[in-house]
Amino acid sequence: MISTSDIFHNLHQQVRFITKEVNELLKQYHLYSSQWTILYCLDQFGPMKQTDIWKYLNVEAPTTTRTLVRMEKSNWITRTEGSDKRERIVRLTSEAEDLLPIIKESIQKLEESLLSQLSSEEQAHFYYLLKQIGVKKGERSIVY
Amino acid sequence: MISTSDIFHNLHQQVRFITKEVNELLKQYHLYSSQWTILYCLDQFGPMKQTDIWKYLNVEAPTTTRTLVRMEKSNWITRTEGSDKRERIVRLTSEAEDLLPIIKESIQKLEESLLSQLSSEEQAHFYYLLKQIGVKKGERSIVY
DNA sequence: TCATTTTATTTACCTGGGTAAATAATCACA
DNA sequence: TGTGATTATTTACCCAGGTAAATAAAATGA
Repeated sequence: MISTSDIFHNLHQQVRFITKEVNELLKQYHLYSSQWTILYCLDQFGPMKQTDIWKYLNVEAPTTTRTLVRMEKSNWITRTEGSDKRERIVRLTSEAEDLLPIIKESIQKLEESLLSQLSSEEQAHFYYLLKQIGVKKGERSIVY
Repeated sequence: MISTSDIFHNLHQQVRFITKEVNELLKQYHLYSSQWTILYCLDQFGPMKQTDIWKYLNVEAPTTTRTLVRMEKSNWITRTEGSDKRERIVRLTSEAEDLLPIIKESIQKLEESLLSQLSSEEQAHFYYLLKQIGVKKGERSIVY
């Protein structure tokens, strides 16, 4: 019988461990994990409004502002005014677009190596169980 | 087929969500999640050296120093010099000891509610799969 | 003994999560 | 049209993770 606090403690630990590994890998590109998350997002969806980004990533607006300011300084992205003058539209720089495939591949390899002990079925099951956490009694979470 | 980045993205999200919930609950005690982790630790093991704490929690020493300083200010713990004058021994205050059982119970209830969609077997399996992450090929992780 | 190395803790500074409140632009509608 | 509400972003300030380097005490060993 496993105690609930053991589960949450280990969940926390593993996430810290993973973040550390990702940051270690990204160091050579002078990037950090949450910056990478945003780059990945922009690669997937193309130019986005700041609001689109933080809503998609499920973080707060100020957190995203701060990270984007840093990324603009280090020339990963640009932020231009939208037709609605309140909005900022975020775009990858050409330098970012050039490096993206390389970084994407090395992150992919790292992630695969972190999951190498789990079969596809186990990964799917893990994903399913993970998604159930926080779902209230009576509700149902459907994983697509 | 689930992409590895989906798994890690959701892992990250869930941990943020859980931490937010715990912080929300702890707000009434003017406590924060990682302070609670330390209290829980001291409750389990009794007085500990700072080094024991950060090694057990698997975080860095400066992180622990900072949190302990805050907890000392808010009267959750004391730090006294050990016989080895480099060491600091951390103890719960009597106020902390009084409140601990109450807080422990409400955290326990929160954790159970977060896991309410998972049976004991699923929880155990989740724990097992979680532990496999980061384990290198060829190595083996044994869960006790 | 005393110089060197190791160990425990701290300081300074970085990223990245959060909240509350301030701007600034747009929208809604009387 | 113009006022009030809403929306997008920012600013200021928490907590919590990290690294690098400083300090101070203890351990080691020639």
